Amino acid sequence: MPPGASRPGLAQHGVAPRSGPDQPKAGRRPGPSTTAQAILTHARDRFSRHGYAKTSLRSIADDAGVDPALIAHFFGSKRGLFDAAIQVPLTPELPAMVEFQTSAKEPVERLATMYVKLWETPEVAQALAAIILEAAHDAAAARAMARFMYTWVGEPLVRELGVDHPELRLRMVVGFMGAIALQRQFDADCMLAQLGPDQLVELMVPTMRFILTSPLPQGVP
Amino acid sequence: MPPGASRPGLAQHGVAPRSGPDQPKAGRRPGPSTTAQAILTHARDRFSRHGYAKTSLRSIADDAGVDPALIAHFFGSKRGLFDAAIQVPLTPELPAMVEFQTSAKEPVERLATMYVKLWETPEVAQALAAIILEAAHDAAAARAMARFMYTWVGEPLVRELGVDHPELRLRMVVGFMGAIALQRQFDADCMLAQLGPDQLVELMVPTMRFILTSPLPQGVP
DNA sequence: CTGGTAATTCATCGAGCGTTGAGATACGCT
DNA sequence: AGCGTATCTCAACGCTCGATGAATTACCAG
Repeated sequence: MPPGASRPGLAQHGVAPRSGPDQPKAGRRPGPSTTAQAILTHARDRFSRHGYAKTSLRSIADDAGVDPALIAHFFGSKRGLFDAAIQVPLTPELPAMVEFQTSAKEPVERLATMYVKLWETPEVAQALAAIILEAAHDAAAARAMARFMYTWVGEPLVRELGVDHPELRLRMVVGFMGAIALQRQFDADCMLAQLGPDQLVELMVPTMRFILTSPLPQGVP
Repeated sequence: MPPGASRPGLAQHGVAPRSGPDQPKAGRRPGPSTTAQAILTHARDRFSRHGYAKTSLRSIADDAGVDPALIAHFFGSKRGLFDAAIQVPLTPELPAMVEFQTSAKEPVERLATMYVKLWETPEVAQALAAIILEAAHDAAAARAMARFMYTWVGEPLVRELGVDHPELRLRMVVGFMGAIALQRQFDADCMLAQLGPDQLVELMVPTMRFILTSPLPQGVP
């Protein structure tokens, strides 16, 4: 990207006009510092679109309009920045979790609603996408994510539904949900991405219910 | 992985004992050369497990027991090697495609059988995994893969089934199938991976049929 | 036997990476 | 006003990567 050109569709965090004839000087900038937040925002954007390995700290720093050394100063290392960038979901996750526990809806619809709502928040969606992208080529991360899904989502749901073959059903339904979310995230032009949240829930619930409750063939152990 | 342990399921291509006290000399080795094949094999392994960016040509060359410069000599560049490594599927794909066209089975079961059979061949599975991994962070590749799926798999199937909302249904069913295959590929210990091909087909078919044929909610356009 | 071609290693280049330390500037407390 | 601290730029290090070109050895057709 040519210097000075601004990539479209991205928050203008911290890339303050830097106007006037004065070229960038060293030292602290005037006014309150939003730099750490700006770095986090652009890091999430890069990590979620290109993955960890293909994203350079220099590109993030360029996006945020700061020096690469600031990343080390705020987050210690590239890994530290990644960890901070994907730590976001846990905060907005809580309201959805609360609703998941207290809502009066039928269990499967509750799960679908919570899930779609999670992906509705852009930062959370980017963080989840980055996590999945990384889990895709790191076996340990993948196993950890699977265990998380099983413990936090599957265990209560399956227990409430009381079905057989919980792990098999859970892996199928989680795969189905993840595939839909990823297609919406990475192919914004596809038909799935043009559905609203409510339509999406309506579309997903029947299949999820089928996967979770329909009788399995005899062959499976 | 502990050193000295041999990773399972990998051909011992080209990493010939290189026995004797003679250290590696320059110049052509005696006997017929299997080096290009060895490089391809180990490239598929690395690319499918760690993705394109995280895989270095030096690591592939080490696995194959050759000098990194040989990769440039045989395949031109890293991209050339990747392209060659994922070009494999098209050859073994043909028998499955033929069976797909001529088998007397019901359409959905035919699709599932063909798909599972594709992933049964290790090289094809690695190539497909590498493609999907790369498509995950390259929007152009993802779009191309989606179009491929739609043209080669979805179009005939949907036409034969004659259902409404073909793109929506196709994206859901392809996502479902992909999610199952990827979980089998990347988490060999999970329950899905311990199912045999026939059991897997039996498990997948009902959900696939449900996705492809069950009536959709009114809301969707 | 001989000459050309293919296969292989080696040494090395330039670029980009993450990271570091030093110095400059602004902020906030007393 | 002044001092400590937080923020920020700059220059540069060491490393790894993909790629290149020359030198060396084996194969093969005549």
